[in-house]
This record gives sequence, structure tokens and C-alpha cells, in this order.
Amino acid sequence: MSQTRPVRTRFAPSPTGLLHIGGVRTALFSWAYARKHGGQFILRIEDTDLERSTPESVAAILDGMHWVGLDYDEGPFYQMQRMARYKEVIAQMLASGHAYHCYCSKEELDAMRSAAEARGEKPRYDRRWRPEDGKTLPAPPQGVSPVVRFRTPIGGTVAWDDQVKGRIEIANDELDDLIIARPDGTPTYNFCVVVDDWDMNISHVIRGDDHVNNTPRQIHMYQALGAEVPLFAHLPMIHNDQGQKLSKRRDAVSVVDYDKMGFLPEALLNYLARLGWGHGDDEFFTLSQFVEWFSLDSVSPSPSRFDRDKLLWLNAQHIKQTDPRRLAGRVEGFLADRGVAVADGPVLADVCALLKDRSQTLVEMADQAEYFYRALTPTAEIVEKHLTPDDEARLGFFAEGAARLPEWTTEALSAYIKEFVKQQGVKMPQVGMPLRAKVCGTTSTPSVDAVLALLGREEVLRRLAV
RNA sequence: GUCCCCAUCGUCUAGAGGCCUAGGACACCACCCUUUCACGGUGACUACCGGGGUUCGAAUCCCCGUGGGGACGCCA
Repeated sequence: MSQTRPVRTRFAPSPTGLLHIGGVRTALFSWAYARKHGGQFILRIEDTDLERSTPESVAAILDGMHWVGLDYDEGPFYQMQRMARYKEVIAQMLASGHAYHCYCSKEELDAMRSAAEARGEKPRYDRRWRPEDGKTLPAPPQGVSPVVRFRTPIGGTVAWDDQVKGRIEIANDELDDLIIARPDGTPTYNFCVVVDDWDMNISHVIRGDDHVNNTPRQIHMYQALGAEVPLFAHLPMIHNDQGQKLSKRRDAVSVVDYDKMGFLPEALLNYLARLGWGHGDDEFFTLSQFVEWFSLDSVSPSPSRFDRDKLLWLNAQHIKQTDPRRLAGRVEGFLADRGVAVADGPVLADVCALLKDRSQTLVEMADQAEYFYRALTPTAEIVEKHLTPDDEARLGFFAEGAARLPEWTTEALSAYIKEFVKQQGVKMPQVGMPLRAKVCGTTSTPSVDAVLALLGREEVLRRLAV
């Protein structure tokens, strides 16, 4: 196999739902491979399933790719727009004898299938319409439009050196004469991918594990077409907690879900990269480091399990590294969702700066940011514990002193609080906790001095006076 | 059922014959730090699926078994 052709990889989702994180991971690996080798990354929408493809899904895929930041050099291409080309190739294959018409009805095929299963064999087409030297074919039934089947070689084996799994070899007799065109002439998946990857000059087909079984048939078609066979790399699946392939029904799998849950795209990508791939002990890294380090050799051949806890941890790490102004952009949206306007309060970026070392997600950050913009009512439990009459009285004295402070900064407040604690003859928490409870409505906040400083004297005094 | 693939701590992984009495990370537990809650720090816990080979030597190579997953569509 030639190693010298220019690197061109692709991501080819079908628009039958939202952009799946398993899909994002294959996209990420394909993309990284192209970027690493200075090649091209192509996006192709496989929309030949008219029943299930929707424009909404196409939009979701495009939006998802954009959110996650995986850019493509060519495309999106749509298979439905390539019909003429597929039909042309089908005609060629028919003419060259690599394909033939089959008039079997679905009922006949079902019967064949159940008979094979009853015999304990793999369900398979019996090739009754396959032309053979010296074989008389049945007369085509009236008024039936045939499907087109690919003529799979009989006997022998197909093999390829999978770039992640190593050599895989399959007996041709395991393969069916698969249908490449429906009665209405529309082509089917296995055929379209081959024609597309051929026409688009794809050098490395990097895709999910669930495609290994398609590979041998596709190789036969490349050969029938006289096309150069690309290199294949099959990535192991991502499993859920039950150890099964992630499913749209059971699991949170769509990228927009992760957006809504307050994840940073770079954290998601970082996490996804670590599923089935490793670079020594590196856990936390940027996209460009990933590109630099990526290689198909270091992709693990075994499936991995999606672990939300680790994703959360990585998200927290990335949040810490992120400019508060950028965090504020997203947090503002989450606050708006719950009806909290940010305009009249402290600068949101300053709030985010204060919270970014203590938030695993941006939703969590928004939760904590909320009391900077509106007074929250403490729970009965908090009142009982931290806002006793004694506490309230002490807060009254605290407010009096605070009102007279010459400066309203974290440092000034810190000094004032310390002095007040000493003067009251109590411990820090006996002042800190009531202050948090009264001003913020919650007992878990960053340093009180910093919180009060950011909130502003006027607002703090107002809340203390209630 | 048939074919294909996979197999190191609970999870993600490092490990390409001696560096391994198996390393890191998440989670869990303990302690420290501390103005609460977190963050952070330190430490503990825990794994080479089983059996046969090959070899002076195997987590690493081979075979068998077992377990798990995937595929068996006129879906992609």
C-alpha cells in the first residue's frame, strides 16, 4: 500500500440525529491526523437515507462541529447531490460484470434469512440471480424493478492492515453479494462511501469500530473500480456504564447537551482524546498539544467507558486556565436562562475570576454567581445555625463600622473583618458565616472579604439592613 | 447462532521480553492547608481474566479456554 499519497481524512456522519460525542471523537482523531500531517480534513454528510435524514440534523452536525472547533478544509459535501455520479458508477459496474440485477422480493429474502438462521448459519442471500458461466437465470418477473447487487468474489480472503487493530483477514465466503442500489436506483451506503472516498481521494479512512465488517466488502469494490484502496483505522467504541455502545436513547450523547451542561469544548475534546489514546502520563492538554502528540500507533484497540467524573475534573482544570472574560460570555447566558440580569451588578468577568477555581462546570459557576446579582433567601436551616439574634446583632455592629470604612477593597475589608473579629472576642467563622448567610443567602462562597468588595458597599449595606 | 474484534486498579490509561515487589490520572478514604464550601498538597486503597507453552527471563510473544463488545438491512 502506498504511503506517499497526500493525507486526506474525512468525517462522514449521517444526519439522522444530533451530533453524537462518539462521532465527535472520530471526527477529532481524523481531524488531528490530517492536521498533524499537514493534510486535509473533509466533512461529508451521508444523507442517502431519505426516511431518516433531516435538515435539522444537518444543522445540528454543523453547529456541533463549530462549537467544538473542528474546522474542515472541504465540504460539507452531501451525498444526495452526487446521485448522478453514483448512477454512472453503478452503470459501469453493471457493464463490467462486477454487479448484476436481482429480482428477489423482500419476502423471499426474509424466507432465505430465517431458513439460514434455522440451520444455524449466517443469514445470507443465496445468489440465485447471480450470473455464472453455464448457469440459466430465472426469467425476470413482470413489473418488478430489480436491485443491483455487487458480485463478491467466491473463495479466497480479503485482508488489510488496520492502522489501529493490526492485520485483519476475512474469508470471502463470509461476505454477501450486497445490494448497492435499490429498485428506484438510489445507491446504498457501502457503495456510496467507496465512490466518495475514491473521488475525494481519501488516504486514511478513520472511523468507528462498528465499520470493520464493512471494510472487506468495500475493499472489493475499490478493486472492482480499479481505485487505490485507502488505509483504514478503526477506532474502538465508547461504551456507557453498562459496557455497551453509547446510545442516543439511554445516554447523554449529544454535544449540545454538553454545551447546556456547562462544559468547555476544549475540555470535552481533551477528555475524548484520552478515551482510547494516551501520551505517557499526560492528562490535561490543549488541542494543539494533542495534534502534536497524536499518532494512530498510540490508539488503543480496546473499547473504553465514558466516565463523567473525569470529564468534570478536566472541565474544572480547563476552566481554571480560561480567561474570565470568555467564561463570563457563557455564564451570562446561563444566568439569563434563569432570569438573572447582570447589567446592574458587578462586572461578571470579575465574578468569574473569583469563582473559576471552584467550579466544575459553567452552570455551577452561574449557580454561584447568582447571589452577586440578586439577594437570595437563606434556608431555615442556615438561619437557625448562622443567623441567630446574637448573630444579627453582631451584623448590625459590623454594618456600622463598614459604613465608615475609608476604602472598600478586599484588603481593607480583610483588615476590618480581622479587627472586628478580635474586638468582638470571637472566632473568624462566627463573623464570616453570618455574613455569608445574610449577604449571599448561602454559606458556601469564596473569601468573604473578596465577595463583599465585589458586591460594593451600597449593596452590602442594603442587604445587611434587611 | 455465525463472523470479526477486545482483555493491566471500580474507571481512563503507562507498559512494545529484563528498567515492574507494575507507573500516572479520575473516583473513593484519611490527613494537611483554610474565613465556610471548594481549590490545592500529602498519603492510603486497588489491577496484569484463567490455563498451557516459547524463553535464562513474560503484563509484554504463541495456543486454548473464559468473559465482554461489535457486525450480520433495499440504515448509515
